Amino acid sequence: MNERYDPKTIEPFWQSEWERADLYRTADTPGQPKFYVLEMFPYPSGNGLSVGHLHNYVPCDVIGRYKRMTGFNVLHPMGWDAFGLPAENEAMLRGAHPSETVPRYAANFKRQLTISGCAYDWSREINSSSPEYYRWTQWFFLMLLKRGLAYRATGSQWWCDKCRTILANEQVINGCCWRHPDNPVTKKDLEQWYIKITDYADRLLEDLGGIDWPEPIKLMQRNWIGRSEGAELAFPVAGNPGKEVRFFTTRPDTVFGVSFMVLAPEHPLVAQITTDAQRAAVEEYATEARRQSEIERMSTVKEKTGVFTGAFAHNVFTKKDIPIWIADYVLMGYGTGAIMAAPGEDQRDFEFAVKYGLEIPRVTAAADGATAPADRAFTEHGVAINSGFLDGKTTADAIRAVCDFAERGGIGNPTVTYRMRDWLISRQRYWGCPIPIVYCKAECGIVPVPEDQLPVLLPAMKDYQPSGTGRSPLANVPSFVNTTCPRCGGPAERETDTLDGFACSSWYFLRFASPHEDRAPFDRAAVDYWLPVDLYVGGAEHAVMHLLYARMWTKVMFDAELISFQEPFPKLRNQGVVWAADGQRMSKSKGNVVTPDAMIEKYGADALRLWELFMGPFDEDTKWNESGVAGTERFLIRVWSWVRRYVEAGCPQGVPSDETIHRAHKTLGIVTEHLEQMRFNTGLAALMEHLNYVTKLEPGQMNRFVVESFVLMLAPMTPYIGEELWRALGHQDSVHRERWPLFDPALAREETVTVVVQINGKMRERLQVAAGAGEDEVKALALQSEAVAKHLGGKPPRKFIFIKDKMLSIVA
RNA sequence: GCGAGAGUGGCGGAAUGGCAGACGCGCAAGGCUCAGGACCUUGUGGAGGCAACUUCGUGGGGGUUCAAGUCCCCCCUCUCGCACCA
Repeated sequence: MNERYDPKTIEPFWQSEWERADLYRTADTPGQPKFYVLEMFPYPSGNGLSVGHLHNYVPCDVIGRYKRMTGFNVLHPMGWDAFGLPAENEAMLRGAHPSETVPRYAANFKRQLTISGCAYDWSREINSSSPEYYRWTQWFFLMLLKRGLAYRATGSQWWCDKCRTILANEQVINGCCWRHPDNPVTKKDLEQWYIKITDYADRLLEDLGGIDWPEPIKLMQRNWIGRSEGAELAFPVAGNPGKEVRFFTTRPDTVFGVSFMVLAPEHPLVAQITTDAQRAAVEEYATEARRQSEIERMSTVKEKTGVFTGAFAHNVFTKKDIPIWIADYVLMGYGTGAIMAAPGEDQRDFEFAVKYGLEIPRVTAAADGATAPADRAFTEHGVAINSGFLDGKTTADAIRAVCDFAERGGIGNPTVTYRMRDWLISRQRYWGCPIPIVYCKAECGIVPVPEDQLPVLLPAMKDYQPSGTGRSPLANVPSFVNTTCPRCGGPAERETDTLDGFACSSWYFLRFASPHEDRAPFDRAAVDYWLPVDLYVGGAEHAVMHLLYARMWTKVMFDAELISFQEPFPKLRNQGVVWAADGQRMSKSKGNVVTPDAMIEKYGADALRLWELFMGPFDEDTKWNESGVAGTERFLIRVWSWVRRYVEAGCPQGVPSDETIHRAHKTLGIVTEHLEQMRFNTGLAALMEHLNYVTKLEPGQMNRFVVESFVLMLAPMTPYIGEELWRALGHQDSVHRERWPLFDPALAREETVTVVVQINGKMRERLQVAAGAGEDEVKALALQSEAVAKHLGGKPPRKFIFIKDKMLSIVA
């Protein structure tokens, strides 16, 4: 055994040993308990991995290795989210082609993960841009289509003029593109493919209750889905028979207070009802509203604007004709794109009414009789007033009464509305999974490509830049576009849009169970064995994108009886963000990126791994500090010389003191518990504390258990030095195939404890007593203490509070 | 604006309502060295004291309790999410 700890020699050595032994290959072994740990698969970037990325991969690797040592068959795979905007945008930026950059960047990621000591089963590596993979993404799209969950529609949708494609609602963040956070999106009309995720809204909402996810993520999904109960009602347009304004409201009880109506500027009814006198003003307003980006529209939130259409609706409850306005605070995409305005009970309607001098009836009073303030709407529930047959009813009762009345009179019915929209899945981009659809020029219309003709291959294309016209670059490849109709054999054209990259990531976690299956997306038995994912780890930024889509696809697969579970990720954790030392996000342009390569070169992978674990709680943000790596390296140097002393002494089976055995077991208990809870920083602190103790011992005061349990505990965190020390201790087999040390709770138990004596709430004395000592015994000891006597100052104790093994509190 | 999370030494961070600051970084002193970003020992929240010790101290202000970083109320700051959702 070398005198010096030298990661530069042991790390490459063990890396090649592991590869030679194929140590990390995972086999399906039915009957053995399994553990599937998965990180959200990354898109391979040319910037490579930073030490920030490892803050996710290293802890998951530790968990995988630890679980393996505790008897689980562990699946810990890695793959590449290679199709889609991030990969393609980066290739464009570098003037390269994604088909060339993706494999190159992926190989670099793989290299970095490998030297970092991560134990992936690379025989299961997948790449979502490979035909063997995207063939099945296409297969899933056809399944959705078959089940009525994919449809084509024209609509006004978010457009990023830098990505030159339409985006889904989930991919618009603060009014900007998710890939270009400074670029406001605008609206564009295109015919697009949608996935009916709204059909699954209720199940996506309900099943959140049964999964172990961070609460903020669940909340974001709940808010995103945005379930609202209410009623859809209709008022006829006055003097325009057959026309009506349909609207959604959560407060049907306020119908008697409806003094005007508002349509979204894009509402189709606007053109039909606007009077000639108002037409010019209405069209000008609608044009302006369309022109504005989401950001501009948001910046005018304070001031509501609108224009009168000149038309009136008939409020069937008050029997009054009320004016119909248009305003951009009413959104075409929500409900029916029209509202009844009850300014007395809705603050937005109130502000609008004040601005334009519209009537503000008051139809709800506070339940306790208090008068509502006159300068704003009364938005709370209460009791109906000035409301005909509703007078005196509570809000809840009045809602029911109006719904009943509406249903009987054919005016409308109770309904539920969601904020979530269907998932727009078409992208006018090259680097994505081709949509397996053909448009027949004769009579067949939209025709799915038959399954046995999959995959529809993405054609090689040198000049793949998006055009910005709203058509995919694939439209410029005649050999791709022109085809024959699979149904009638006549001339046909292929769909030229590609699928959103999030389609690929909506099922990849299943592919890892049987990555080479070529007759189906996955082997049923393998999926039944491995899935669902036992621990899923990734950033919080995917809360309402990937995590929502993947849950929906899983439920569809369940409904199609392809799988037997409804939630893909029963346990999810979000790793914290590692900020650069300057407090900013690590980025190449800021020049503050720290790479694992540099840290490994300087301190070794094991020291880097330890610092990733030790720098703070796994799920909290922290700042990078390189001197911490020097600290964990120092720790490993101390471990090295401690074990070396024992080995040089011939690994004696010495006679450890009771204290030493007790501490070894206590540490084992803490480390085990903290690894289970993913509290790596505190688990490691316990190990450091233990090292501070054992380094003071002579070899003869130790035995194999004391030394080997330490090495075994360390091994999942620092696989290289773990392996080297294990070998030095005389073992031939890999430490990573060993069993976790056996914990004896009896030996971990404390025999003496410190009981603190407080007088009037202040700590005055510490007493060493046998664990479990009773109140009388401790009280007697305390009263003998000089310090206690001094602080009592002769006053008689009035009260004692005794907490066993902890404290005695005296009130004097 | 609404919702969620957070605020503890010079720094990262520990603390089932029960000794605040574990563990580590940094710093200081000493040792060992030809030398060292090596290693070993000791110290390290503020104020007071040679010292044992005393006292103050977990963003600010109140409260509950024998006991509050932890629970309750009000306020401030930061981060994230949603952003007129009828």
